[in-house]
Amino acid sequence: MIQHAEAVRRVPLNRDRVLQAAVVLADEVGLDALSMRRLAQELSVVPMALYKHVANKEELLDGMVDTLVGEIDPPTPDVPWKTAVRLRVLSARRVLLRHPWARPVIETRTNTTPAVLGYMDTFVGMFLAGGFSEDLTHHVMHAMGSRMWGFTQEVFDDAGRQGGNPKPKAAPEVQAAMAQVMAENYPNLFRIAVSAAHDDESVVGNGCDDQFEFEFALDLLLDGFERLHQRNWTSHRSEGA
Amino acid sequence: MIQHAEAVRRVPLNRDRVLQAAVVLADEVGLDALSMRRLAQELSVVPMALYKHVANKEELLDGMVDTLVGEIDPPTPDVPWKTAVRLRVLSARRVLLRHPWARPVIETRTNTTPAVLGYMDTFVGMFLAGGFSEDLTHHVMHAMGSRMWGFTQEVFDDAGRQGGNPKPKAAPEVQAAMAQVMAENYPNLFRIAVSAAHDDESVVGNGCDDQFEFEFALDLLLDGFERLHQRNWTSHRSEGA
DNA sequence: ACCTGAACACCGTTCAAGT
DNA sequence: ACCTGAACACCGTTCAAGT
Repeated sequence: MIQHAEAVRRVPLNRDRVLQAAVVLADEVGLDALSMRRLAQELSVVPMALYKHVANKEELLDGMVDTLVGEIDPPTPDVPWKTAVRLRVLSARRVLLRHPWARPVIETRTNTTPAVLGYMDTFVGMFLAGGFSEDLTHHVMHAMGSRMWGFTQEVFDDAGRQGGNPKPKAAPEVQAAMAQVMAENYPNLFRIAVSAAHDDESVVGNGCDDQFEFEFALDLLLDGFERLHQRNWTSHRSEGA
Repeated sequence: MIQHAEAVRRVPLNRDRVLQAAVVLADEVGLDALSMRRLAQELSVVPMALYKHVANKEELLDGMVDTLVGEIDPPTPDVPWKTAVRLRVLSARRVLLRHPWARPVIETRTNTTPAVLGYMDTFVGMFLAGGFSEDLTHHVMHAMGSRMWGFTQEVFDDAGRQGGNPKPKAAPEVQAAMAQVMAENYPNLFRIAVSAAHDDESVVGNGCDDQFEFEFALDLLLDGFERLHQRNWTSHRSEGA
């Protein structure tokens, strides 16, 4: 009897099962609640058992990012570089929006795994295939930054929040008071808030369309890259200083 | 005697002293080592004493960011918007480079303090003073993102590392082996690495000039903003969808 | 080979008590 | 009013032991 029960639950807990469980758990309970202890519990195992498959928590997080990379579409063949880059970035973005824990985890990675290097490599490949010089491609990749992953460090929005609780909206009279305070103390912010909200409900809450803003900046950069490419831009690192 | 000794050490520990000490401690020992307990110890006080001046650790971090904001230069008067924005961003960047803990802390802030709102407000003001529409200014601020703070989420570099340990560079034969592996597995990354390193020592280590890359992307965006402004660009939020 | 138990050295924070 | 002591409910990780 005991033998049988053990056989049932002892699906032998390989690295993949650990990573898979970690992703599911993080999706469900959020990053803060993802501890080695809690993950072990979810797998009906003592915390220490995890350390046979993952060196430490950092490596667990590295592995979780690797599974994300696998969800991003490969480059679309036979389209211009700009389309290819755009499609791939937006694919990455969809993946990221499905896994809210991913942004902070990617931001804090300090090791670059082979899977991540592979992703970067195909990303670089899209520019090179489009005829970009190595030099321009290099700087372009830097300018892409985390946009390569489908996100940017947003300064206004609350997308970074933990639990998915949307902004609790205040009572109308409180909103009016807030608008008053804002107009007095932050006149410039007030101007753009009013302007942005003119077909929106609330003046003070952020009625921003994150997807629009993301694509706005992305396209601004892509257009800039295109212009530099057409001009055969080069950094002058080998000349001056 | 006891009375006197108490009087000496009991500089009464107000909010400012707590924040100041926190900044100094974070500068010295890094963000990970900044705990409420350690901070209390530094102030010769029991951990709980801090909670009379700061609601919790989040509020401590908020306060630390506020002190940073105070170190950023105000907008330079009587210069074109582009110059003003550029100078201010680079001032913010210098502040950030002095306080390596600031980037991750800013990234995780979820409350916007009055000091931060004030900073944003004067930032917005530079565009409005330059004749930008509220609409364009709004999207431009989003596109700036964390560049407003003088940083971007860098994907290549190791600036995000904790203690300031610079990359340990490998022995020449190891480097050669790494280059071999890289050329085989990541041919595109290899191409730009070789290109970037042609007057640099190492092919595999990143010989990237962070400041150059930061300004490259910043200027690309500023040029893009300028072009949109000259064209009287508008988002078409009120028309279509 | 793979998993476990007990322990170590930490966290942030609460609560009731001291002066 | 301001600070303290002791405790609670957690962490990640090590080490020696079990099967």
